[in-house]
Amino acid sequence: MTRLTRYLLPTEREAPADADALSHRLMVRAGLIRQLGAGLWTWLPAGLRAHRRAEQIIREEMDAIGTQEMLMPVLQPAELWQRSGRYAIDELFKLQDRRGADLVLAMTHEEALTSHVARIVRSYRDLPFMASHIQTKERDEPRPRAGVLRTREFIMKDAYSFDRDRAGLDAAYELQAQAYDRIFDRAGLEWYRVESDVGMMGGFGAHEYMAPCGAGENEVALSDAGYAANVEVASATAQAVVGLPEPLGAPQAVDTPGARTVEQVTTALGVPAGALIKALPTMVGAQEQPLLVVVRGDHRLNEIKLANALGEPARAATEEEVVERFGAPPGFIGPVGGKVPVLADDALRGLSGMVAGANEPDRHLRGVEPGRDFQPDYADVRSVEAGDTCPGGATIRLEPAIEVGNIFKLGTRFSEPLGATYLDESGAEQPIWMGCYGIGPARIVAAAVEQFGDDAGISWPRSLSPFDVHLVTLGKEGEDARRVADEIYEELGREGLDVIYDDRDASPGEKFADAELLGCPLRLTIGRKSLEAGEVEAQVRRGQDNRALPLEGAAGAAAELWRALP
RNA sequence: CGGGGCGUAGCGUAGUGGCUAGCGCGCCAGCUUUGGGUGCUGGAGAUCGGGAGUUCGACUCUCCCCGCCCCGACCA
Repeated sequence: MTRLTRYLLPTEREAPADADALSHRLMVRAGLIRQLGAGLWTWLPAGLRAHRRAEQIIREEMDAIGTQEMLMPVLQPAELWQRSGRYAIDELFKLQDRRGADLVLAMTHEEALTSHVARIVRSYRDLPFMASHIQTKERDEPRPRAGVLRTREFIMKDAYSFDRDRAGLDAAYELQAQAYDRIFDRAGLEWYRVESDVGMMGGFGAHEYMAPCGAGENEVALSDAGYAANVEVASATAQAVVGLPEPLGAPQAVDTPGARTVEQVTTALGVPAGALIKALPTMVGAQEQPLLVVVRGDHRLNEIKLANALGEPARAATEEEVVERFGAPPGFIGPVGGKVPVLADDALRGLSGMVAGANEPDRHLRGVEPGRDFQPDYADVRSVEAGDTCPGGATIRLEPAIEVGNIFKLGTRFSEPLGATYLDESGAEQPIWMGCYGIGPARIVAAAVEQFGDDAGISWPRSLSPFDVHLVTLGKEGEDARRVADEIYEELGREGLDVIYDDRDASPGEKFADAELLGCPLRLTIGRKSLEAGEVEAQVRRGQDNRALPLEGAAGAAAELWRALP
């Protein structure tokens, strides 16, 4: 019997002063987690139960698509990471054993599993397969934050697929994506699968699963038409510029003394920010080639999209570089008659009457027309904004979100350096094609707290709640309300429900407040008042909706009610 | 890594170069109350983050260190 009088559930009336994020505040207050250090969290019994439920959903859905669960060590030889080329990553914890051998604490398990697979798989007959584990990850995060949303140690389900070719990888990826969809549905979250940047890892495609919530550290672009993308890669049609000046036959120089910023120029010339061509002097790639990137004055450059468009990283030019390589002081650089090639954002196509830097101090040009006055390459390199439209015509909105999972087509990124190959039908050695698939159960739990929490506390989805039913008795030892509650506890168990039983000798208000804080989907109350009426009071946490159940058969009725909850 | 902030009892906080560091919640005991954090009385609980220094005297001032939080950068 899980009695609150014997259960380690240290609820707090007030959140720690330094807690900011809703999930951080509520999870600490509800007695689910306690902090041990920066980014280091202990899961107390009730918190662990929620975590385990998230894990179990993941485990079942992985199993359903034939992903085989195993377990690999966190402590690993450095040599594997040196071979894969990831040893230099700052986030990787590095240490030595007593003999001075270099070891690492794994941040994921590509190296470990791929090195096993390299020794196990010989033939195309051994492929394909998928394997996963649920194991601790260690990352030396520069800035842990928001309770368990970003920590230095956390548990992750990481799965890996091994196929003989690109087509096999694509199929495995699709299978995993479907399993992921089911996992987040079952977890009861609002979630989106968004295209994501493949980042420095290269790869052949990637998606992130994003759960919108206030404490999210990513931003997703969403539309009612179903568009969903990380702002890092999102693409949309810009809103038209209101108040664009009339076109001119040719650019006209105007004096703009000291007007270096968009704001100063718009004020000086009385035009909207969208009428400006904002010049962003850029140095591209290892060769540091100068490139003038231009975007609309009211738009922001997206550095990730720029790097993707260029095929290599780029950075902003320093002031000295601007003067030396671009030929004018910062603030007066423009695409017309400049010294360097121009890359224009797609949103500048077809605009006229624009204002741009004149490439000489204290002067701008009016009536500039891309395509007529300068000949840029075009690319989509700006960040989308709320109010833009996506291809379906629906309006984009931006929401903060937490990444709860990601899936990634690795290709041969790890199989080649670690020698994971197979022999094909013709006896030729081929690299294995891999995919990796990660989910953080702690983030699922925290995202649920974020999405459904209210002033009173947590409001769990049925599938994640530490307990199914919070049973409150208002009777003391020896009273009827206590005896009946004891019986109903047993009956609820026979209905297959997990029950937390508040048998404390506390006031009703205190018990109700704690129940709402802990947030189990259904609360049952048994007190003298309800007993005299022949009833048990049921309260649905989501919406705090009260109703009375007949005492006779109350457990069965409660179970039925519970099964209908979200 | 850059910027900002904070460390006083389990949680939230007040405090002043000077006498036993105060309050609320929580905790313990007794009584009281019993359908929304009940009331009363009594009590326990603090190396004031650590070290060094200034001073007759430091929780308070100075320096160093440690820890934690937030913003940004970063982030498979």
